[in-house]
Amino acid sequence: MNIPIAPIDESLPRRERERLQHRRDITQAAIKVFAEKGFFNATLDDIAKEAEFSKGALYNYFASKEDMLFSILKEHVEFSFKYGRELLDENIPFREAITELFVKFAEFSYDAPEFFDLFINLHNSGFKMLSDENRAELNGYHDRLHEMTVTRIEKAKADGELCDVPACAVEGILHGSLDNLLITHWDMPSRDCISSYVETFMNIIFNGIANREGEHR
Amino acid sequence: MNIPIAPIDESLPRRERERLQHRRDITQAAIKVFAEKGFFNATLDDIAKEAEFSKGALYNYFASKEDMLFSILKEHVEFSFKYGRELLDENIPFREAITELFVKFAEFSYDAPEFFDLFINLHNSGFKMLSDENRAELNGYHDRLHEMTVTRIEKAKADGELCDVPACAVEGILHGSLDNLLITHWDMPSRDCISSYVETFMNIIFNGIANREGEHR
Amino acid sequence: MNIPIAPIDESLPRRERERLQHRRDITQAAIKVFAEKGFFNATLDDIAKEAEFSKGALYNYFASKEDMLFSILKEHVEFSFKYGRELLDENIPFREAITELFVKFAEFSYDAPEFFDLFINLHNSGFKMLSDENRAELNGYHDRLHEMTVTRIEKAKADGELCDVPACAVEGILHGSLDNLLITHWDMPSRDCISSYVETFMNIIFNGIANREGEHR
Amino acid sequence: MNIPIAPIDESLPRRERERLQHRRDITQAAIKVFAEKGFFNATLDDIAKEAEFSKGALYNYFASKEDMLFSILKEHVEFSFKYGRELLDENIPFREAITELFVKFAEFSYDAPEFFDLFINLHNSGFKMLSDENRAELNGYHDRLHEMTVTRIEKAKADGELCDVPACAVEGILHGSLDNLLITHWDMPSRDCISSYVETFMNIIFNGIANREGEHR
DNA sequence: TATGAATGAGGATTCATTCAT
DNA sequence: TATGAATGAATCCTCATTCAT
Repeated sequence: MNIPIAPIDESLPRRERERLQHRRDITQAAIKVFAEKGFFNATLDDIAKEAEFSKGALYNYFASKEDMLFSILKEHVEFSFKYGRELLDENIPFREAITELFVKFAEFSYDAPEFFDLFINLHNSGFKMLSDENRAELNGYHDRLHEMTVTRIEKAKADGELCDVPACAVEGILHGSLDNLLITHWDMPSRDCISSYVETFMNIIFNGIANREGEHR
Repeated sequence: MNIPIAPIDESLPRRERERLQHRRDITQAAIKVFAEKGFFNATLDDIAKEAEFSKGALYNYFASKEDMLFSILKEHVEFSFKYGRELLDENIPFREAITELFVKFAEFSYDAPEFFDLFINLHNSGFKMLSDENRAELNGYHDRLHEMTVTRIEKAKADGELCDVPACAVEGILHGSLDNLLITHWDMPSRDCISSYVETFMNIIFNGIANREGEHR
Repeated sequence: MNIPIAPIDESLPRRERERLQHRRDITQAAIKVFAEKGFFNATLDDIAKEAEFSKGALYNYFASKEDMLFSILKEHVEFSFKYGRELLDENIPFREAITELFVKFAEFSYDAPEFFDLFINLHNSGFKMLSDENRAELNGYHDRLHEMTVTRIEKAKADGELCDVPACAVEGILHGSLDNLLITHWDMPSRDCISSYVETFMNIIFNGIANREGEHR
Repeated sequence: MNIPIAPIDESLPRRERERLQHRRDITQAAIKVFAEKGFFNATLDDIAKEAEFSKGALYNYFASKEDMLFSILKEHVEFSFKYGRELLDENIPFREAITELFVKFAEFSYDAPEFFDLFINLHNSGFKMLSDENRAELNGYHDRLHEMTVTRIEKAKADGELCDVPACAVEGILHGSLDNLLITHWDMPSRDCISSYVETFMNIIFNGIANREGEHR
């Protein structure tokens, strides 16, 4: 799962708990199938098979194929947005904030690579399979996060933490690099490398990659 | 068009020339429709309408819907690959090479933003709509370019142009940032800004974004 | 309810009485929903909701959706048939008999307009949603009533009550007019008008609508 | 066909003529199947089979199953409305007008009994299978015809052609009887009887069915 | 008996592809 | 080669019915 899974509340009545569990099972299956085949190539038969439910049962949990995808995306986007906002709001240096953000998301994506492939791909494609309303909702979160990030970068410049660089370019580099990291994991040999790879990335971004010691031949 | 269009050879017989022109018209229409609606949402009816041909006529130029997309993608990929290889092979500093590459692609994408949206999206999604064979062919180009880039980075390190940074991380940053640039254009006010924005980017990457002058408060 | 409801026998054991009451509740809900949406558009979910039972519970009282409709129709048809036969058999003038019949059914339909809409519609459509067996049963009642009516008209002619008119045409006029009355209520302002409207109708049928007094200009 | 079929204009281009003919063929098939099975029980497979086209081909002529039915109904309603209005507007006695109307529609329905069964049934059922918009359109025609008829009856009363009877009751009797005639044909032995049956009907309506000669025993 | 989730057959609709003209 | 109608496989979705609890 993309997001750390909260255990199902044991105090709920059995029916309720089962229902939640089944919904999760279907969600898992849908993520897997969507990631493997893409939204359009994935059929409800595929998902039903993967989830080990009948096709009709899916409709007890989701209103439509689109709703299934939207529910998955929304849960992730909401979580990411909230997480991102909290990090950016905290009173810590910008570098620390984005370091933690990179590490955390890299870990998530390491654990659920299919999901992130799916998500970034869908995001790039402009969520063309969603209804106008649903698309707008997801894009709304994203746009706000973009703005918040740019604002935070400006603040870091004002604080003297960053030199005078265009905020939107910095945002683009960070955003693009993060997407790339989440998709490719930069050929990391193991999950344990995440911190050090992110640290390397931060060094590059903050110190540059030019060789300052000797002269370029 | 994404790629500078070669004029149609005037020395060809009329029939031949017309055929080529029609094929181009259809290609243009297909790019437009695919970009607007996405591959799966686009119908051949849409494309035929846009191209001002009948649906059946499309099959005189392309074997299938997939083939239409593949032709478009392949032309672009071949061009990009060749262009990228030549740049990387030239005996110029790494920074110069990728600067030119960024500028050139940024210009292309500025002129044909829909196409790049489409292309990057399809690439991220793993070309799931293509046949295994076609997908492999496109990915082959991409993989070779990736390798060549990593090799070039290693060379730049050996040359003393770059400090000791992991090549694949550098490649990821460059690749991710380029994708982001091609999609968002970093809110550039005009096409003329491309060079200066790319220069800014290079400064960041090569010198870092840390404020070295004063102290961070 | 379309038909005057017999109170549930209080001497039955509680279980039995409850069961009967539940069945009635469901019947009422089904009539309402079928009338509103039509048989095919009505879902068992709709009916269950209206009846405030679970969907599964309906199957403790009816074998199927069709059975639900059939039970409703049959009860009505049996009652109507019996009522009609008694009226026609009684040794009273034809006019009196059909006057009472019109009044009674007009009153029923005034009290349960939805039901009569439903019933007449289903009848016209030939009960296409019923099984062959069930359809035959309902149509059997109807056909017998038709025959009895024609026979009664012949008798009225023989008795000198009616002039020499084709019985089946008379039956058609009466039948068609009754259906129309039951559906439209002829824009009656209130239920109290039923008797006088029916009397008017009888005057028309028995005396014609031609102006005999003066001359038609 | 319900309505006298206009021959297809021979001066049209072949493609055009074929298209019109095919549309008619499909319409005929649809009427037949809808009449036999009812709208909901009829499947597009049935219609396609009856029309000897593939299922998909139907969609080249009609936007949906509903549209197919609506087109059929609308053509009929428009024709009937126009026809009815012209008759009612003509400066002829009321009796003559409705006599012709009864004869004409009886002839139509004799030639296309299935269609009239279907139509009257659907009308009674309130066109519940149509969209709100389509339903409103059809009901609009019907309501206007109703009003026009009532107005014409009032005029006939004012003219001294009719005695003082409530117009809406007269309308109800005529309407109901016509519906009944169109469905049952009053057991007529042959099409040739239509005129005389209708004449009988008019005698009944205009002169009543009471035996005025002798006394009722 | 009541519940409500699970089932799966059935049907409308879409659309890439074919084909007669 | 251009046209546009015909094809039919593919797929989403509905909903009556069943069933475990």
